[in-house]
Amino acid sequence: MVQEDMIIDKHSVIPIYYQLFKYFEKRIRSGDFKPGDALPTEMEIAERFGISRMTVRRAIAELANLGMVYTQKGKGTFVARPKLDNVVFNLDNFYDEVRQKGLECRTKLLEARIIKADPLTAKRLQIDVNTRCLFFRFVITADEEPLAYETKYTIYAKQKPILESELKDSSLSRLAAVHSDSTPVSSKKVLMASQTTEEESEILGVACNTPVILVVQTVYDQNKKPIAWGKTLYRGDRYKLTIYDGWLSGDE
Amino acid sequence: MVQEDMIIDKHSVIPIYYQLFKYFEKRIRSGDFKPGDALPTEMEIAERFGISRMTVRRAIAELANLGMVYTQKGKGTFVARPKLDNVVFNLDNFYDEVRQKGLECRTKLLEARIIKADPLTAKRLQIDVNTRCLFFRFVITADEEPLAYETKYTIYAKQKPILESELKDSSLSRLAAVHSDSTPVSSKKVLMASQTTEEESEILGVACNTPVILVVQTVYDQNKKPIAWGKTLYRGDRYKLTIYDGWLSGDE
DNA sequence: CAGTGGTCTAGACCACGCC
DNA sequence: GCGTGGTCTAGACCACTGT
Repeated sequence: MVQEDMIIDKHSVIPIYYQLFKYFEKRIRSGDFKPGDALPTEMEIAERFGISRMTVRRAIAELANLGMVYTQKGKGTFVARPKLDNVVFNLDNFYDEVRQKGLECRTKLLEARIIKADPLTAKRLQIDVNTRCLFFRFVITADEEPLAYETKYTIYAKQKPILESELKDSSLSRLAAVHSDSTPVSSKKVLMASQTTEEESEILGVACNTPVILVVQTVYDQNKKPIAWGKTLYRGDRYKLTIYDGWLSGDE
Repeated sequence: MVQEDMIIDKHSVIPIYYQLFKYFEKRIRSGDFKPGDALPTEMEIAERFGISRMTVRRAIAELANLGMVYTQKGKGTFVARPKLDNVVFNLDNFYDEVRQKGLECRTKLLEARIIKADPLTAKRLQIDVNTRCLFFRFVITADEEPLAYETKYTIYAKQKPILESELKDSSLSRLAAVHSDSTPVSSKKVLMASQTTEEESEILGVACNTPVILVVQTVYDQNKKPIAWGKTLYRGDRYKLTIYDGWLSGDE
């Protein structure tokens, strides 16, 4: 147990709680502690390493955040079984993923103008038909090959001109922030499987009825009033959502 | 400012840090603090409410976890701008979503048997072709209507018989845990847009080439060795992934 | 009852940002 | 140098679990 004391360097620039967290993380990953096993009690750890119990608790909190352990009041701290089925898919890595493949990813504006709300947009944004809105169409390309097609609608409260400079890599929430009175605070996205229409096929350069991932996003202000909506079509043959889950190592 | 002291009930069963957290959450949501604004300093809050600085920090940590504030060493704590574009899609709510619509959701086993690894499975599980594996096919139905079709493969290390009882709502990681030597600790899922084959159309009761969401999952043990894989087809006309993002209220 | 984790305190020192 | 958040301590009391 004297060995164990050597694990922690109290005078390191690395926080003690972090060293302790990494120490237990390693021991759990290596199988020294198996799912269901109890960790030593907080007092035991604190005494063994000669540190404060609050510091131990901080380390355990980190482990619990990763889902590697769970605590039970009055009982102890136990190693969790990795849950691999609560899985989330990430969309924010779109550009990163594309770039990681060494491709040049560009957002090209096809169209930006003022329109009168069509029935669908009116319904989505809870406004009257024919209310003035802003309408945008983008194509996202990687090495000149179309990857995704986006159409976006925002309410047009500020009567502010559309600046070219604001259209580079413009996300829906940013468009909404610029042209509406209120601040976007929440958003809803719905992901569906779909197929291209004729028009979409042409823009994406694929055959008609090609499978696509369709994402419809609505952006809301603090009063839950919709202030923008848009849809994005991702070419099913070129784009996938990948996601890793479980006890992932943070250091590799 | 005497009013503010009344916000915190030190003798409540509700922890002080939690009361304080909710207090600031409310004030940020209501717009008393706007994105970019600085919160009072930790010492200021502690003195104002007559509580310890550590307790204040705990409350701020909760806010930071929600992404509502961020801290800067040496500067202060600031209200964040909601990021609505880093969006994740959730698959674990599948059953819940279906049930919330008042439908009865069932997993029906179509087939469970020992097979010899085909080339694809051999590659996916990094084993030799013809190695003995377990093969499962499920259909998930809501009110008797097929919603999803699953095929799953796991390595067959334990030579353990397949128990009917283990096949109720059996996730891939659980199947892997039961029939392999090692514990599943991580998993990879890939989501794609696809179309049904003839066989799949029949099982799902849809026309050929219907759009579907295709999810391929691989389960790994602690040595990153794959121990199971499977694919799930979700009917595109019946299933969507919905996800909310931003500053979500926890209490409504 | 003793032991556990959950909360809280009133200090302390540090590294950092700014003036 | 001063104020900030980040870390850490050595206590304390509580609610809960098991016996």
